[in-house]
Amino acid sequence: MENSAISKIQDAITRNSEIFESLAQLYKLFGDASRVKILVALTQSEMCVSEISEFLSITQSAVSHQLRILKTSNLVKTRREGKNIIYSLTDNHVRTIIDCGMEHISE
Amino acid sequence: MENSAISKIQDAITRNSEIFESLAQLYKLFGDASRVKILVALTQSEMCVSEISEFLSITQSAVSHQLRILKTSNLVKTRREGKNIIYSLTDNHVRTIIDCGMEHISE
DNA sequence: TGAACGTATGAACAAATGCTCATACAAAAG
DNA sequence: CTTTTGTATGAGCATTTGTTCATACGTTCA
Repeated sequence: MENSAISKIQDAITRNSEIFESLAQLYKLFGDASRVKILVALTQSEMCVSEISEFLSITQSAVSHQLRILKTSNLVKTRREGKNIIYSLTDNHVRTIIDCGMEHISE
Repeated sequence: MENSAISKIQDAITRNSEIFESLAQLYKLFGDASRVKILVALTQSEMCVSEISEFLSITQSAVSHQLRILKTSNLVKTRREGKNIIYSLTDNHVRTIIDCGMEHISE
């Protein structure tokens, strides 16, 4: 058997299984058009919910649901400003990840 | 109204809607633990189907189904070698994207 | 205090997803 | 040829996902 190289890879993946589950979980957040658009928008400027639902063709409710997912996953954070809740990115990772994907898209 | 900056962002996102749909579609591929593990494995070495199903705790059939998705999306390519079909990454983008996500995971 | 506005939340539902099972296909070995 | 081995494929199913609708919550303004 000369497949020892492969079985080492298999072992490494099995051992670090949880890491890859997290990785998949992270990418799943970027795996929806609405959420990607929200995140891209937030790379340009912080925004409140109603501003976001203006350019997505979904209801304010749907936007709120998505924002909650993004907030739970710590990709965005909020602050209140009067009646509005302002959403913004928690850090620059989002920007980096999006750029990374964009490079693949543009062949 | 001083929201002209925001409405420019909104416009840009609406105009490039299809791009972000593609982007989401790409990330969706990384949004499943089985597929991520497959892709990570393939960053280390090309492999045949049975080798992959060894370390994933899913059936050979499930692996084949996932590989077909990855192949249709041009993330992996195949070649035949006797009875085996050898899968490998089509290019280095996969590696880059995974690395990018890993950086986020490790805070 | 009460009405209005912006946002959040739960229920319900349709669509998408990932798996298994059974089976078909293709190359190799006998 | 027949059998075996490795892989692909379609059907069926349970789970997850993203949305809408109805409604509740919290802040502001009259």
